[in-house]
Amino acid sequence: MASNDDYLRLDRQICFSLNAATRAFGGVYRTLLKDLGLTYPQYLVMLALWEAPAAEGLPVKGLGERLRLDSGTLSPLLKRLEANGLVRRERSARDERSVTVTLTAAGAALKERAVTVPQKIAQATGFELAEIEDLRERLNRLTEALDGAAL
Amino acid sequence: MASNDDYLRLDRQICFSLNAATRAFGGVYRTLLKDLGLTYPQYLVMLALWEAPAAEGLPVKGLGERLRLDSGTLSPLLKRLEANGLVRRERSARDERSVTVTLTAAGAALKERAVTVPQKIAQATGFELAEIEDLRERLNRLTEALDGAAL
DNA sequence: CGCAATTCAATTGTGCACAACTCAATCACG
DNA sequence: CGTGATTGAGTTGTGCACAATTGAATTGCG
Repeated sequence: MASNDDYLRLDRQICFSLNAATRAFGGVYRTLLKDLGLTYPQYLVMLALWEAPAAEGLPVKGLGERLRLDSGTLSPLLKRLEANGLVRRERSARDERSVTVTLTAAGAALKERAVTVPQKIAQATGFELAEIEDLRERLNRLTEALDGAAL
Repeated sequence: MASNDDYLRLDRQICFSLNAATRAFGGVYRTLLKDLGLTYPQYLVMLALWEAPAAEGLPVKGLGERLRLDSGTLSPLLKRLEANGLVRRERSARDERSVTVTLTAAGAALKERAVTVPQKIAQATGFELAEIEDLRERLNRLTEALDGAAL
């Protein structure tokens, strides 16, 4: 039977494995995205914008919900993207509290150079697509459980 | 058949799910560890020290290898732990380049209050132990593949 | 032995995560 | 309509991740 000490053992910590995998991914993304001049969180923002109906853009709040990022992370990140000429930030006319983020031509064009990234990532994992899907499903379920956990 | 656009779709990104799960875990750990006055990376360091042969301590390098953390992360983290009275840092007599990290009495005592953390975490996931083990194995395999990926 | 290469910890600088807070715009309710 | 609550973005401060560099100690090789 497992003792308390066993539970504390480093190599049993699921979160440690999760962190390690996240950081390993980080390294691969860093390499792949260096050419595009993006960090991984910046890439996520670009993904969301590339998916959005062109020319309409997304409010900062919408980006935050989609990417699970708050304004403390997004505000400076978006400023850097703007400084690099990939997005524009404008106060919404309808609601002056809201800021709409829109792709510039350069930002939209970058998509062409990004389309190969996911395949390269999938390849680097050494996993079959179905296995990746399965893992993704488990992780999403895990996240949901953790978010809803009563502590 | 999946198109390039499909591959780019946010909800298909395994890494996004991984990040989300990592951050969800972070929130749960933050809550659980607040009482102990530890952050999650600090908790990992303490786990490693609690596991080590008592009174001997571990070199910074050993901690880094075990936890996948480099000196840029560990040095300030260990200073904070030392400032909080949980560890001591001493230059090794045998090799003056090396710094040995040892638990203080307070650091060793903290283990008693930490033993319940892993069970609470396991409970918060809503997963069976076997399922956690399975996920951990997959993640470790993933990390290994990513670390070894030729880009 | 003597010196170049390596090792180890620390530091610097950039970017992200998150909590706590500010401030203005908007909303809701009496 | 007015006022108190809420919302949205931004800022500040702390801590972590990582790249690049420094400097001292050690190792290895001729």
